Amino acid sequence: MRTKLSTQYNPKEIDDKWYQFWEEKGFFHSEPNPSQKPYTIVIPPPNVTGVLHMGHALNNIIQDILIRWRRMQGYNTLWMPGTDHAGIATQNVVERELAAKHKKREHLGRERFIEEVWKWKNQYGSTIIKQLKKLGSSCDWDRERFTMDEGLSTAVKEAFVRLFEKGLIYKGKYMINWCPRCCTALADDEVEHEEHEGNLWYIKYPFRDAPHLYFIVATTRPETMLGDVAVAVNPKDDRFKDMIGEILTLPVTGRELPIIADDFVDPSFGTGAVKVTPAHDPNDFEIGKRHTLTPIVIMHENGIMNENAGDYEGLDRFECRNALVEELKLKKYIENVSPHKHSVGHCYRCHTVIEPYISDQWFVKMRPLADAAIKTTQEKSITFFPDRWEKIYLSWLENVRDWCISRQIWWGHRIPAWYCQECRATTVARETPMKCSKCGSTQLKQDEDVLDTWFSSALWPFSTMGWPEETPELLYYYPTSTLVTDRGIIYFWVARMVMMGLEMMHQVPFSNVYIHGTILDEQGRKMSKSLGNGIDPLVMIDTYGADAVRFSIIILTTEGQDIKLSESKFEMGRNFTNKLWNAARFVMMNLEEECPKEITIEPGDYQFEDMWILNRLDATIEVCTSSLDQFKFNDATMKIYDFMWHTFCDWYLEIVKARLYEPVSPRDKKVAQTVLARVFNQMLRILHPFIPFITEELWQNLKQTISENKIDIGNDIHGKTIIGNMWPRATKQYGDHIEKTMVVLQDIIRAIRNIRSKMNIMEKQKLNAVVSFSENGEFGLKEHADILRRMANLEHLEIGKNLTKPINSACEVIGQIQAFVPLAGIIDPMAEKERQLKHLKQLEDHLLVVRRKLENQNFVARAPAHVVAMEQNRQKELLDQIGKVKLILHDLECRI
RNA sequence: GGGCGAUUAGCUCAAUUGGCUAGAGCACUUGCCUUACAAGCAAGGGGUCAUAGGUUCGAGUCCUAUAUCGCCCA
Repeated sequence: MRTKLSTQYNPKEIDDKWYQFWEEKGFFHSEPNPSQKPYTIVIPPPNVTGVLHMGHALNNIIQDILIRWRRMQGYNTLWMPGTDHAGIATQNVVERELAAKHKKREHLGRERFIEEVWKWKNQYGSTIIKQLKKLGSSCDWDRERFTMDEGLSTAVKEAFVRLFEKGLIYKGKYMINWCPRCCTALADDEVEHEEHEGNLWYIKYPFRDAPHLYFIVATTRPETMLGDVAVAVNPKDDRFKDMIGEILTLPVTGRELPIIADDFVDPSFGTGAVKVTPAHDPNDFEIGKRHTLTPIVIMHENGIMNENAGDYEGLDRFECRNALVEELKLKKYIENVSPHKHSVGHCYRCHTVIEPYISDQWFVKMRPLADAAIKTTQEKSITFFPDRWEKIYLSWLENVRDWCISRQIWWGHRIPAWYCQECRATTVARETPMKCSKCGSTQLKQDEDVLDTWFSSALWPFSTMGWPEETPELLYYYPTSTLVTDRGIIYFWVARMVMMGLEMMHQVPFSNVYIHGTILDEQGRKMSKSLGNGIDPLVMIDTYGADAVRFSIIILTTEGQDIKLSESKFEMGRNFTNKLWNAARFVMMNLEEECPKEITIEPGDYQFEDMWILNRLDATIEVCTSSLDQFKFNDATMKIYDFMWHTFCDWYLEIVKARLYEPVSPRDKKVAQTVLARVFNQMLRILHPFIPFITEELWQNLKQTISENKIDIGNDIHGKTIIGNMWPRATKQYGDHIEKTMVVLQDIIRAIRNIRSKMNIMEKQKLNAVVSFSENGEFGLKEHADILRRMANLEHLEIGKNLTKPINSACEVIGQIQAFVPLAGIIDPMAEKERQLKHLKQLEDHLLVVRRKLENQNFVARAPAHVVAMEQNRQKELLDQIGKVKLILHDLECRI
């Protein structure tokens, strides 16, 4: 025996070799081809500063499975890769580097700073791309894009101008979410809310004209009182009706505040009276507008109190809170302090507490865009898997507010708007304008701000295909097929792609959205840097191999459920790939074994077990295909796992060894070899999307081995790579009776093995057995005596109808069949009695269940006829078996 | 406060849409280094399907409450 496969499976030796081969040969590359159906996925572009984490791994394994599978099904598949420029995150990274050199971006100036960011991007920006390759991702790398590259920047400008011209983009002063650390505006969904244990301060506001009397207002943010311009009560609140219009004095600063009435005020919160700070609270901003109050801004953009804060000028907002509360306490303005839980917004990039802030920003008018997205979803142009996410996505679209798209940072797409220094008019244009669109002045200054990164991500499904040019790619690949992502960015990204796709392309960007679960640690917590509970996929790949990582992750992926992951889970994948490797070694060794090369096999040469394994293979292909169709990844993997391990290895390989080692004829051996090759080949193919590296390695070996040994499996294996071989089709050509017979044989074998185990008989020791069947239990057993003999390790085997039990034999009742194992001198009567009693108990318990059903008149009358018949039949069988077991027990009693 | 999800073997999860005695993997017990594989082979043990009601001939599955945990939104 010789084989090229090493005795140990060593992924390190094979993974990189094959990835390089695939890339060099261009197997991942796709070109538009109208005669072929496309299947397209655009990658959720990872952040260019990112390093691969388990979430990326899961996300990309799923995409790769879909792409490889569809490619094998004959689709022209394109997996469009790339990264996004992650404005705030990348700028933060580069600023940190500058800070280490005691420099600030302001020292460099905008242009020099942007150059630094590009330098950083060119040096480190491909980290995650390299890592995706380690995972096996079959992206079309020739088409890799970056949201800041030239084409995508053109697309961003085009989209901005079109929306502006349609009146869907406007600029204005509104209350937005402001990050005082990043010094930029954020969109609503870029704010993360967290429950904080804060306080509710009850503060006395004296009446101007009767300072000994006061009003009490409750607030969670006392420092904002410095910007108070009124106190509001609910007009229907009888307690305060008469006081509306009175004037209060603001403690500390002495500003005069009118008491106003507004429906927004909740009479049950605090004292029923609220301070109104239009410049620092979104609700107060609205109240202020309704009552034409002038907002007073009390802090700078960086969260430091400004001149309107009086003595507190120069303090940080939280220092100011503490100091102000101290002063209020001292001057007895605090009536009460109670602990209060409330949710506080944080910047999703740096976790700084968000400040509601009035600011001049650019917005996208969302209502018309969102309505179009809602309509198309309701018309089923987009399907979510699992479908519950559709409701969540729809309700966001229904309630969405206008989208603040300008960011006060430097790294990003600069807003294509120019302000005339003379007439103040705004010119929005695709190309840098030479003169003002209104007065013709050449004194133009471009807006300093850049666009939200998600604005460019929203265009990703078509900007990557060359839009706004009508490229062949755009015409062929758009709309794409499936989007695979995490629930965390349904709003950020999925919804916005749909809106932009409809607006710019008049077609949805994808027809299916698969939302997978989130990877959690063993205790069910999110993996995070700060907790240090992450598992590094690259370390896992290094330890177990990429295929083992892929297989382990995907077998845990059930319909959008979260995945609790620990390192030990990867052993499952490692064991599986190792088992497959060893099965392959066995197959290759035996295909290389001497056999006349000129024998050609006819379908009629197939033996019982050959037809059985081919049937099982077909059933596996069928389930696997339909599971993938429904995105049921764990179903698909479990079925193949079971087939490879517990059907092919445990049974077929063991049975077929007889024909390989001691064939009755050269032809018979050749048949076995051919079937082995056929089944193994197809099994590798259905495994390939899940574990691409090892299947390619084994497939290449198989291909070479069968050609050298003239084993003919027709056109079922061809070409340079497994990637280009078709996904198998199930034909299930052999009848059910084969499978039924095999089940009976397996039961008999297991029964005899059980006797062996319970009687402490070594596996090596051959036994004799008598297998007796009654009326309907024949199953052609005699034809399969060889299988029984081999698999149960029997010397003599007698098979016949109603044979008598040999004396001193252990016995098993298997339906209509009894298996006797004569054990004169070995049998332990007590152990045998115990075995039989246990079996009897099982049978009687089952009979009880069946009887209970059949004695129920309603069941017999109302259940479908076939269900009733099934139970009746079962009752008969059980009674029969119980009778036989009792007889055996009686026999034993006589002897003991 | 509203919405969604989860609760099944010691652990992590399934269960083909209401129909055979609820299945895997890991862990556990017993015996095996059997010439593909000890990362393995063979044989086992282990479940009041969170709780309480209801619908049904029949419920892990459908309905209504409750509890606990998690996520999202306000």
